[in-house]
Amino acid sequence: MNFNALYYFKVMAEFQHYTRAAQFLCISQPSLSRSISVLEEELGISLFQKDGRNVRLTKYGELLNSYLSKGFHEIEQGYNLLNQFKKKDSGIIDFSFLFILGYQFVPTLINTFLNDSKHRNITINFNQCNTATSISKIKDGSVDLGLCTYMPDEPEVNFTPVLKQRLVCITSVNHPLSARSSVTMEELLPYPFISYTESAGEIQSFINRLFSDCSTDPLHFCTMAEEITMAGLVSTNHNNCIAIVPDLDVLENFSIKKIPIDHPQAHRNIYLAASNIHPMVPCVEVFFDFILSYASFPLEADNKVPF
Amino acid sequence: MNFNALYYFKVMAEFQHYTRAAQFLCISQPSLSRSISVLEEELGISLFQKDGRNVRLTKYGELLNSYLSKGFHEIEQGYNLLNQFKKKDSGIIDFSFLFILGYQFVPTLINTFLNDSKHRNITINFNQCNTATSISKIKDGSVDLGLCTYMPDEPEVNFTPVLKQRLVCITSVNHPLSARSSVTMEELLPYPFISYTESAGEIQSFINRLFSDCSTDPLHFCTMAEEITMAGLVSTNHNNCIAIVPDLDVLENFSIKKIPIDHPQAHRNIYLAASNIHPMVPCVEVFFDFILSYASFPLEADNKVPF
DNA sequence: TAAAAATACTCCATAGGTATTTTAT
DNA sequence: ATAAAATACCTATGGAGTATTTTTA
Repeated sequence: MNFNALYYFKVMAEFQHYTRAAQFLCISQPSLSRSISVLEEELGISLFQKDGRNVRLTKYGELLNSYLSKGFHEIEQGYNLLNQFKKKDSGIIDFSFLFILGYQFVPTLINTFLNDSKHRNITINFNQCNTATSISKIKDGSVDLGLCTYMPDEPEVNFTPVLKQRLVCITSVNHPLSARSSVTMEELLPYPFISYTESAGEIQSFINRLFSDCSTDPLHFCTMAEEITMAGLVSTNHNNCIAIVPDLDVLENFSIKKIPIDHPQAHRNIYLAASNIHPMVPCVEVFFDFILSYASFPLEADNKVPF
Repeated sequence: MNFNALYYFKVMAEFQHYTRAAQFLCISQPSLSRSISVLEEELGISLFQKDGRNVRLTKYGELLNSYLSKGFHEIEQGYNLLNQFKKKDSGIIDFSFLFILGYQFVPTLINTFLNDSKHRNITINFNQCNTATSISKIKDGSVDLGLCTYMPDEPEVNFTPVLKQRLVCITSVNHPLSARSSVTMEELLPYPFISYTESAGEIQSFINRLFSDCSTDPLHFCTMAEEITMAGLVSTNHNNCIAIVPDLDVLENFSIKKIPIDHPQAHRNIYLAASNIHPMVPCVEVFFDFILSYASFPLEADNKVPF
């Protein structure tokens, strides 16, 4: 079964004219004529019959073409779709990012990107997940780019810093610490502490490290998956509970206080992660560059090596 | 765009294993490996990625395959359908026959043919029409075999006699002629005569020829397309009307008399018509032979040359 | 006589082969 | 040590070419 010959037949079935079909296929008329007659011999059935000095489909040709035209249409669609990835201005991007970036950073980023008419044929698939998941999807190729924190010992993944997040302590407006302009980690120890759940990723172990120089461990109170719920609970001032979270604009909507933390490591970097193994298709490269220029990360000199 | 390479990819996408896919395709592993990598270069995108010492689809490969598997399935269906025509025991037969044969001859013929388990994969399409239509469909290839009368000057059509039909005069049981054991054409002249409409084909001109030696023309009364309606009208004895029709078993169901006609040409032959140009596919040949053996036509010695 | 398809023939690009190397278990 | 894929290189087939003939309006 020669699929190229079947395709020639399909085109020939549309033209019902060897000379014009051959022109369309960029081959000579005798080549097409041969190709079809070889196919006819192979099938043991005649697909075209003479009609005057022209030619037209036999009923067997009609029958065959009813299948081939559908089949080849499907195949050509798939082929053209893949070809779209060659161009910078079309394709599909699989993009992952931390839950926390879904409040504001990513929506604004995407909106800016897609509003550019150059990018109107680019589709972005979203994947909100923690760093570990991002990294594993980047490694298996199912995600092209991810916004996440750093993970050591991942030689297959390339991390480029794009964003710096200050960590702040949040308290109720009625909390004993609410009037403070800053607090040390030691000062937080007396208050019940809301931690991140395991699914939130590595942020909790990062916060724990901030407590490592303190005299005791903080009072574990409960675990929560994300900042909005934490802020809700903190705002009730239940047990004078507190939490440490990245400094987000969305927190302004709650009746809570954000207190800066007096610790040199009370901030974390967000990285744009990509595979070192799978080469980027052009539209992913465009998006990669766009994110970098959009974020234009202000790195401190002493913070260039990821933590 | 090389469709054979795309087919190799589709098979490879199913196996996700070069050695086994190559085995299935009856080519060597390096040939398949090359073929895929040429396709990847052409698309500028990687379709498989290493997974241990094996290989698996990338998301781009998955995307492509989702189209190709559907497309090639369709194409293979069409190809296999056409291949069925190679075998004697499968295929599609386009069959035409005179309206009059639809009362009994054709239903019994078809029933006998299709009840044979050898023929259970053969499909027959039916086409009830007059001789002229049959012939033109046989010439353009849209009908394989037709049961019809003879048409002169049709070198592209081959006629084989299969059936002899006696023509009889039908009258009401109360008709003046009803007691007669036979009648001459001359004796029919006084009675209003029901003719066939033009769409019924050449039978009317055949009947007219039977009147050609008479002293006058018959009394034209009305025209009708087929025998059942004629028998219905005749049975009412309206105006003592009569008709000449082929001698059919189905006429027994009416309260009419069938009177033999005393004329040497008061019968006609039915032929099996086929194209001299378009070769028959095997299952049509089988059906052709079946019809001939089923009918086993008893030709009179003096009637071998078609009229 | 002109337009179309079919046939005859020639040729070379490439599909496919074998042998071997690389990679990973 | 073994299973799998990739690479290197060679060979032969068949796809595609040109020239020509046949068919038919």
